[in-house]
Amino acid sequence: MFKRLSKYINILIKTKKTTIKDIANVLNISAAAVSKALHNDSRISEKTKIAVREVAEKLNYQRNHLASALRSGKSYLVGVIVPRTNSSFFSSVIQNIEEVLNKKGYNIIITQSNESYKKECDSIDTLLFTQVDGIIASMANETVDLSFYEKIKSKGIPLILFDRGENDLNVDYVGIDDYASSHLIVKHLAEQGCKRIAHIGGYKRTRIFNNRIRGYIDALKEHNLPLEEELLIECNLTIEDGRKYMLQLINLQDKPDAVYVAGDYAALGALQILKENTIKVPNEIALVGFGNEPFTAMVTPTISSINQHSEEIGKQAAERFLFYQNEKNIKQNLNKIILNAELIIRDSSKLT
Amino acid sequence: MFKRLSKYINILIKTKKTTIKDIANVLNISAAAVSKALHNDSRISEKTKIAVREVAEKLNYQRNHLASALRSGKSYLVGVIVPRTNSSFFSSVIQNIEEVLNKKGYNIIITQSNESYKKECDSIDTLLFTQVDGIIASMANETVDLSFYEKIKSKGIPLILFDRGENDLNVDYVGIDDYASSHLIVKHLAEQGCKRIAHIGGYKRTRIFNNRIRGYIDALKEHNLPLEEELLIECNLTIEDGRKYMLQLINLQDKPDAVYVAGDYAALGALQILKENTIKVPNEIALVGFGNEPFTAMVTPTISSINQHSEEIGKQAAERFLFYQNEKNIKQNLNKIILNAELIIRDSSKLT
DNA sequence: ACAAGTTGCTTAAACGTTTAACTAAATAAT
DNA sequence: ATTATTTAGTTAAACGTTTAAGCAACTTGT
Repeated sequence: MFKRLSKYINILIKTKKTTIKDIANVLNISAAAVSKALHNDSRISEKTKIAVREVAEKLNYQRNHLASALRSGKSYLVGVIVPRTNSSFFSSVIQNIEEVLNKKGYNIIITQSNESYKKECDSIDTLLFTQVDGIIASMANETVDLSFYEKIKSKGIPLILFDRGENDLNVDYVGIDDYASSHLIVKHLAEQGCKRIAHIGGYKRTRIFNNRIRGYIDALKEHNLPLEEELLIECNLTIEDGRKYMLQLINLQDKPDAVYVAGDYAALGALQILKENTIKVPNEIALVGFGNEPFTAMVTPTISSINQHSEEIGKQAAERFLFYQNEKNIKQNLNKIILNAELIIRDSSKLT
Repeated sequence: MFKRLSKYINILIKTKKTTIKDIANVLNISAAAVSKALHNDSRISEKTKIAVREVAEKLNYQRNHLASALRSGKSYLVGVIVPRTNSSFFSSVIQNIEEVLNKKGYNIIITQSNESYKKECDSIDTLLFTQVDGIIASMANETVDLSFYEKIKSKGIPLILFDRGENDLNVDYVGIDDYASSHLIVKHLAEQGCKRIAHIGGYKRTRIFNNRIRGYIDALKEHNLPLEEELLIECNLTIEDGRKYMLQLINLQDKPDAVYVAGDYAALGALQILKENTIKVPNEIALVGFGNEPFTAMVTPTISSINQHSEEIGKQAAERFLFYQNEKNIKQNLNKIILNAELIIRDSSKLT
């Protein structure tokens, strides 16, 4: 065996990669036996398994992922679609998905939709083309037509949604309790003595923003606070939107004494306007954001915000995917995993 | 042909995916002919090509990426390794790499090293295991041992480095002119009348930080400003480092009147300390960061910073990779593409 | 002692595509 | 008219792995 091995090591220097055939040749057994040995098949003796592993190690064998994926119909690749990666929330979700999946031998392919429906469709196409074993996605704001997502389902691979999901797709979803988060915020502001709480929110057509608005409305009622139409605004939650609508709010005859903004970027824009107009935060107007972006702790004053538990969302989404890998036929249903969110209270809402 | 086609469409409903064999059967030609037709081979008649394309469309054919990759030895996947994705610089570089490569039929697999050498090695292993056609990477701060990167080269696939590179690897590199950037900053500060310019930089062992330090030193000379040892600091450039070393600087007997910080996060920490100590920025101490992270335009005062041209870096890195795809044998040399950086002047260094 | 079961492999086909080598027919060149 | 060239394909092997089916050679049970 040693002669054979050293002979192969010499050949190896010239040739590119070691295959199971090379190992089989060294040990004078069949390639099939090697494959089984490496998969710890019960029909291979312990002695052979040890020998195979040893030679594989010596020859620096690496399984050809393409060949095994082709044969077994599994690529061990998972597609991840996010609106963008340069947000700490998505970046952290991705990192945790990767961590869980890598442990099980899966790799992830990340694509960014940039909040564009068209780019999202392209992403889905390329992921399907790459034969991913499943897709974990957070939908673009723009997306209303679900046909491309239906395409994923029709391919028979699992689809897991997180943060931005849609009930109509009837698949797994992982996210935080947006409705309860609004309650947390309103309760906190009410406890600080605020009476006129405004809400700069997202559009109702997006499920999560609808829930935040419902939560806001119901929580006002619970605390016996009036719901004023002029204090409830829907927008895209960009920095510019935050500026625009905060300006609108401070120009009201009857100003709010607190503003709950459904996104941190818009909250930042709102804060800029407040500072530019030398309105004291939080004493004149208190401010709360959503998402716990790192900059909320960096600006002056620091902005209170909701921590969305990105780590847990990433982990749970990955676990849901893995669940289906053990199932024979993938029959997905609407299955929501709702995590409790946490309100991080900072200077912008700590009344003195 | 129509009978054959409709028959196949019926079968399609039951079966999973269309293959070139299915197309071949419909048209009564060989699978090889179909393959060639789809690759626009000159030995196939125009008539056949059109027919093949038509049937492929009808049967909703999608090429099996695994099979073609296995056979042709190309996976059309490119690995991208970054220290992290939640920085606007890396996120934008990635987006531009993706844009260029998608157009040529490549997909990218993104992995994050989290600035950890160990995670970086794992990333390299999984990418090689996935049989990527090449790797585009920005090295972790920690990385000193280059053996894992040598492993990429030894596999015969191209390695392109950006931002954080190493001359010793003798591969392509795309980045900005760090040396000149320091000149831009020092010149700007000198023009504002600053006389004692400090530098909170990265560690000299990392090439880019070494260049920034060299640029700082040489630019001081050019403007006839003294180089004081106590004003030149090396660190990891985290927010905490920024705080720590700015505190050290303002406690000097002879305080600086300007601080050039080689990273935006550290610059932010530095700004926090200045504000906490009610030191007027920029009039008492002017501040310049590096990287043009979005928050530099969000904080008060806004922080001057260097725009690293992430779009261009991403595009050029992708182009370098594509260059090698047309070459027979990949023989890489040290080939640096150095882009001009741009100084964005904001409030933190605009003296009045 | 002999059927039945177990162990430890081997053989061969399959996954879907690409490609080198070949061929038959049509066309052009001498 | 004969040979050379071009055209438009075909055939078959290959990429590296997995896996169903098969088959000796043992071990058990009765």
